[in-house]
Amino acid sequence: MTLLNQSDIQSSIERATRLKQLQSLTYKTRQFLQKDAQYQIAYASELGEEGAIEHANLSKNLEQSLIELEEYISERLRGNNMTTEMQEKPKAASERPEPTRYNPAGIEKKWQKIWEETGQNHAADDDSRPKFYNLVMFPYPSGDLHIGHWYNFTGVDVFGRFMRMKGYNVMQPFGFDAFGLPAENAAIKRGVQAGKWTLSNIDKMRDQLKTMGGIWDWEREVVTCLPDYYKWSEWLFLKLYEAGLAYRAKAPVNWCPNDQTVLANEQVLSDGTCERCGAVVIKRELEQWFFKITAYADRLLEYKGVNWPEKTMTMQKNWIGRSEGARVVFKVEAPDQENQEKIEVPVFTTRPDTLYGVTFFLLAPEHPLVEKLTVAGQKAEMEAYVKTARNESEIERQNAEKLKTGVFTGSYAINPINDEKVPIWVTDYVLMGYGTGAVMGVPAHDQRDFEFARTMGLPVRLVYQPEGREIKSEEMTEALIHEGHVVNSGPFDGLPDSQETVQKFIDFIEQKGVGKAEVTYRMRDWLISRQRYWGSPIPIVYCEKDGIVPIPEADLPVILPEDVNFRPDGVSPLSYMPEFVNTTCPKCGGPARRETDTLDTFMCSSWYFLRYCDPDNAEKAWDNERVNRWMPVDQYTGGPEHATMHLLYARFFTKAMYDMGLLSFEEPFTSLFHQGMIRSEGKKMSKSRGKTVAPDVLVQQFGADAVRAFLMFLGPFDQGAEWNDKTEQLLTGVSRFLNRVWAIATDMPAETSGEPFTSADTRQLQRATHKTIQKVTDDLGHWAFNTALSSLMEFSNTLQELSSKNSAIRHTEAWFEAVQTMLKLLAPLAPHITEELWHQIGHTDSVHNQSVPVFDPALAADDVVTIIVQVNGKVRDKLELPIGVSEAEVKAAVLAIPRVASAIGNGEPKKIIYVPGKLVNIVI
RNA sequence: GCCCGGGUGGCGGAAUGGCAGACGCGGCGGUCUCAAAAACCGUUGGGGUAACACCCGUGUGGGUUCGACUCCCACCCCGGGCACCA
Repeated sequence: MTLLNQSDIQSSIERATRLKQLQSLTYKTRQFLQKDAQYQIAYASELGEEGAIEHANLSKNLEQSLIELEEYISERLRGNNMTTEMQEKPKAASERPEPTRYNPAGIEKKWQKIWEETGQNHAADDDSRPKFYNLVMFPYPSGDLHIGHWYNFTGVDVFGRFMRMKGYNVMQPFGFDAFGLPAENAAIKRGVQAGKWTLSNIDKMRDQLKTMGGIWDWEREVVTCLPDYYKWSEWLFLKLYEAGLAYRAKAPVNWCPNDQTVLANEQVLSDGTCERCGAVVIKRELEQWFFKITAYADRLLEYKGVNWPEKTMTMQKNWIGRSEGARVVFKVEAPDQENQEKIEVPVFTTRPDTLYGVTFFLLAPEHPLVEKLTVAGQKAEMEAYVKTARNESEIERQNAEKLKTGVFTGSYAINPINDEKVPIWVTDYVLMGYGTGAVMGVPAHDQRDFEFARTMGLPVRLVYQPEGREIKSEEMTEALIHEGHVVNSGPFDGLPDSQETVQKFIDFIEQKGVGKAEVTYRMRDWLISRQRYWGSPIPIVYCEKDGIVPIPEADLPVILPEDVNFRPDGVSPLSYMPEFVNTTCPKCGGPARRETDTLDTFMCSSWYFLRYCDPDNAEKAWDNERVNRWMPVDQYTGGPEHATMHLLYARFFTKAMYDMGLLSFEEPFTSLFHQGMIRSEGKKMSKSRGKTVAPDVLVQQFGADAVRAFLMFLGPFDQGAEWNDKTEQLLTGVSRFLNRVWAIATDMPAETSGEPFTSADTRQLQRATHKTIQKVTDDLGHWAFNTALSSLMEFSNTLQELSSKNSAIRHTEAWFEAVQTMLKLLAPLAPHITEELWHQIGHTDSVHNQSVPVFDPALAADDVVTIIVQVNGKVRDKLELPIGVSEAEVKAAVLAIPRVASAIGNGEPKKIIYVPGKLVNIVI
C-alpha cells in the first residue's frame, strides 16, 4: 500500500461518500422499478398491447443502466485506496462450507415439472381411497389473475392438499366461466373477436395460476364457451323445455340501459342497480325465456343432508320469501260497467283474521282492472297517476319513507266476510308482481295501510284490542300489530292473537266459498334470455306454421358464430346475421327463424361441477356412473355474494335433473365455505371495479410458497383482508420463516445417533412436536390457516433455541422426528420448499404422499403444572408444581408466597377458589 | 326499519369464563460491514419507578361471577344481506 498524504485521504473519503450516496440512490431506483412492474401488470388493460411493450422496453433499458451504474460504483469503491483492504472477504467465511441457499424460483419450477410429469395431481376414478371432491367456484377469465384470486385458490388448495394427506383421493378441478359481457365489451372496444380474447385470457391466467403449485387437475379443465361444453348447456335447456320448466312469456322485466340487456331479479341489487355495471335498472314489458324455478320454491327451502353456513341458508330463505296466508275473493261494484258483468278480484293476505277491519281496497297501478274500474270523472287523474308510477324507477317507488299516494277509482269492493262496501283505490305501494296485485286495506293493523288511511282520510277500524286497556282508533299514531284479542268481528270476538285464530278465519271463508288457504313466494321465475352475443345460443327456432320448435338433439350444438358485427342497441347482435337467423323448421322443413337471444351465463355455471366428473364425453353431457363416483361435491368454496344467484340456481338445476331421472341426488354441494375477500379501498378487488394487485412480482421476488403462506397468514380465511401499502410488509415474516425452515432442515445430520427420548431437552422437543401436531392438524381442518402457520413458526423457533443451546440434540431421534413432522405439517401451505427439503434429507417419495402426523396425547403431556395465583381475581404470581399435586399442597404453597401473605395481612381469606391444575384465587 | 358478522397495541391478528396482546410486521438498541442490504441477538400496550412494587387498559354504559375480550341488558360505530312482499 502506498503512503497517502492528508489531502489524498480527504478526497478519498469524499469520493467514497459520494459513491455511497449514489449507491443508495440506485437502491431506491430499484424499488421504484419494482413498484412500477406491479403497476404495469395491474394496468395492463389500460396500457393496451403496444403501450405495454413500450413500457416494458423502457423498464428494461432503465434496469440495464442501473446494472451498469452499480457495477461502476462497486468497481470504483474497490479501486478506492481507502477501501481496498476492507473489501477483502473475511477468511473465516470462505473456509466454511457454503450452505445451499434457498432459491425458490429454481426449486418451484423443478417440482412443478416433476409433479406434472408424474401426474400426481390427477384424480383417477379407479382409486381405492375414499373420494373427496374439492371444488372452488371457477373464475371469469378477465385476463388478470390478481391477488384476490390467489388468496381464494390458495386456501382451497391448502385444504385439498391437507385432505389428500389425510388419505383421500382428492379431485380438485379447475375451469373458466367463459361466457359473459366483458368479452363482448372488449370486442366492441378493441375490435377483436370475443372468443379469441377470452381464450387468450384463459391461457394467460392458466399460466399465472400454475406458478402457485396447486393440485389442480388440469386433465379435467372445463371452459364454458367451447362448443364441446355449451352443446350440453343447450341440451340441458331442451331437457328443461321438455319438462315444462322453460317457457317463453311476456312480462315486465329488468332492463339495464347500459348493458343493453335484460337481467334476472337476482342480478338486480337491492338499490335497484345492475349487479354488473351499477346502472339504474328500468322495467320493460318484453317477451323472454324463463326457467320455472318457482315450482321448486318449497324444495329449495329444504337442505337435506347439507352442511351450509346458517347465514347462507337464511339469505336463500329470505330470497325465496315464503309466506302462508289466504286468497280471499272480493266482488266489485263498478258503476260504469253497464253490462253488469260480475267482476271478482282476489287478494292475498297473511292476516285473514283482520278481515272485519277492512275499510278500503287497493290495486297496483299496473293491475289490468284499473282502467275498467275507474269511473268517468276519475279517468284523467288516474291516467296521470298510473303513468307517473310506471315511469318511476324501482328506487323511488320502493322508498318506504315516501308519503303514501293514490287515486280513488270511484268503484267499490264487497268484503265477503260481512258484505260491506269499501272504496277501491289505486296506489303504487301495491306491487303487481307479488300476490295478486290487489290488497285489502286494514289500516288498524298494518302500518302501510295505516299511513295510507291517515293521508287519504279513510276510516280506521280496530279488530284487535290489547289486554287490559282500550285503544281508540282516532288516537292511534301507528298500527297495532300482533297484540291482544279479536273485537268487532262477529262470531270471532274474544279469540286471542294466534295461529289457531287465523286458521278459524280460513276455515270460515273456505266454508263460505269465498277464499282458501294459500302460500306465496317472493322469488320469481328465473329470466334466462339475454340480448347479447357472447353466450350459449338458445336451441329454438320460430316457424310460421309450427311456432316454437326445439332443435332436435342430433343437431346440437347450435354453433355461436365467431365473426359478428356488434350493434349493442338492445337487440341481440345475432339477429343481424341472416346466415345465422334464417333456417328451416326441423318439424315441417319450411322457413324458420332462429332464436337470437343467448343464455344467461349463470345457466352455464349451474352444471359445470358435473362436467368436471366426465369432461371429455362426446356422447353425453356426463356419464352417470362417473358422476356418481364423485358427486355430490364434498367441499365447495367461494364468495358469499353468490348466495342468491349461483348457489340457488345450481340447487334448482340439480333438483330438476333429479326429477328427470338424470341425477340420483338432490343437493349438489354437501359442505359450503365462504372465503373472505381481498379488499382494495374497502371494495372487493376485481378488474371490473378498478385497481388490482398482481401476484407475479411478489412470486418472482419471494417465491410462490412465501406468497401462499403470506396470504394465509393475513388472518382468518373467512375474513379476507384489506390490501394497502402495509399489507405486503407481512410477506417479510413468512419469507424469513421459510428461510429458517430451510436452514434447519439442510443443517440436519445424515443419520441419527440413535439416542432415545430420555433427556430433558429431547422430552421437551417431543412435547413441542406433538403439541404442534395437535394444533396444526386441527387448524388446517377448520380453515384456520393463520394460526396453523403461527404454531409452525413457534415450533421452528423452539427447534432453533434447542439446537443453539445444545447442538448435539440435532443427532437425536427426537430431532429427526421433529424436522420431518414440521415438513409434513407445512407441506399443504408451502408445497415446493417442503418437497425439496423432504428429498434433501434423504427421502425418495413425495412429501405430499405422506400421511398427516398422528397426535399422541401421552407424548404431548406436560410433567409439571403451572398454577396461576390470583388475589381477588388479579394475577399475582405463578407456581410450577409437579403433576398430581394435591389441593392442600397447592393451597399451602400459595399461602406461603410472601406477596400473597402480605396481601392477606393478618385477616383470614374469605374464600379460596381452586381450579385443579389451573389456578388458585384468594378472596379477601 | 329488520336479520347476520365485526369493534383488542403503531399495523395484520391471537386468546370464547381463568396469565390479554400468541405469531408476525413495524419501531428502538446491538452484533457483523468502509457502507448498505441480508442475517442474527435483545427490547417493544400506556402510566409509574433507579429498579421493583403498583395503577390503567379489549367501542360506550350497566349487570352476572371468586374471576369477563369472552356470558346477559342497553347503546354507539363499521361491514354485509333484506326491505312498502300485503
